[in-house]
Amino acid sequence: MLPDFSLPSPAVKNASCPISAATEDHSLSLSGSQGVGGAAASALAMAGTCLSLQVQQQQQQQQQQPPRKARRCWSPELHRRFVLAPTTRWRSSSNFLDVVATPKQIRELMQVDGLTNDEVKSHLQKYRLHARKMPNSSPAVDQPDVVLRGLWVPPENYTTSPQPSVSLSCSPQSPLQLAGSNLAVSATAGDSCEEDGRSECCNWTWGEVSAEHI
DNA sequence: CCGGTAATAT
DNA sequence: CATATTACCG
Repeated sequence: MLPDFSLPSPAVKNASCPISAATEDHSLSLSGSQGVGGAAASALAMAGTCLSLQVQQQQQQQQQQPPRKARRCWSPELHRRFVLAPTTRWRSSSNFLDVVATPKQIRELMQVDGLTNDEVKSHLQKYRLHARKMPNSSPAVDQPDVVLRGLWVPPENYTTSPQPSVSLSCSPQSPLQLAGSNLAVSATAGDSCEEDGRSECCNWTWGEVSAEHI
C-alpha cells in the first residue's frame, strides 16, 4: 500500500507546452531555409563569446528553482585572459595555475566584466584537469614539439592585446565582433544545424604554448 | 567568505 | 565524453 511516492521512475516525461527560454533570448538568425540548390548560409556562431543557446524543454522543476545558469562559453578570448592574467603576475612559473592562483585573483586580473569567481573556479578545475593529464607521456601520438608546457591560445591575432576592453563576456550588449574569415558551415546533408563536432559551443583547443621562450 | 573537489546537468 | 554549474566541504 504504498502510493507512488517519488522514485526515479524512468517513465515518460515529455510532451508539454514548450516554454521560452527564461534567460535572455537573443534572436538568432538561423537560416533554416531548405537550401535546395541555393546559397545555403549556415549561421554558426563561431565567434568567441556566446551564451548557451539551446531550446531545451525545461518543464519539470516546479517552484522557483534557478534552472541552473546558462552555460558560460569560455571563448578563446576569455581563456586567453584566464591564462594570461596570472602570467602578468606569476610569470616564469610553468604552472602558476597549479601553484597559487586563486579564482578571485585571476578574476581581478582578468578584468572581465560578467565573470564570476565560480566560473573562474570551474574553469580552473578544468584547466587543472587537462594540465594534469598532459604533462606526461602521451599514449601514442606524440607531437614532436620542444615547447614548454605552459599555456596556449588559439591561433588568433592575440599576443598582448592592447585592448583591455571590458566588454568581453557575452552577457550584455556586446559588439559582435566577428573577425577572421568565416568558414561556411556545411551541414552534412543540408539538414538542421547539426554540427559535426560535438563541442558544446566554443571549440577551442587546449594546446600548450610556451608562455616564455627560453 | 573563499578555495577545492565531487556531484550533477547539458 | 567533454564541459559548465551547483553543492558540499575545509
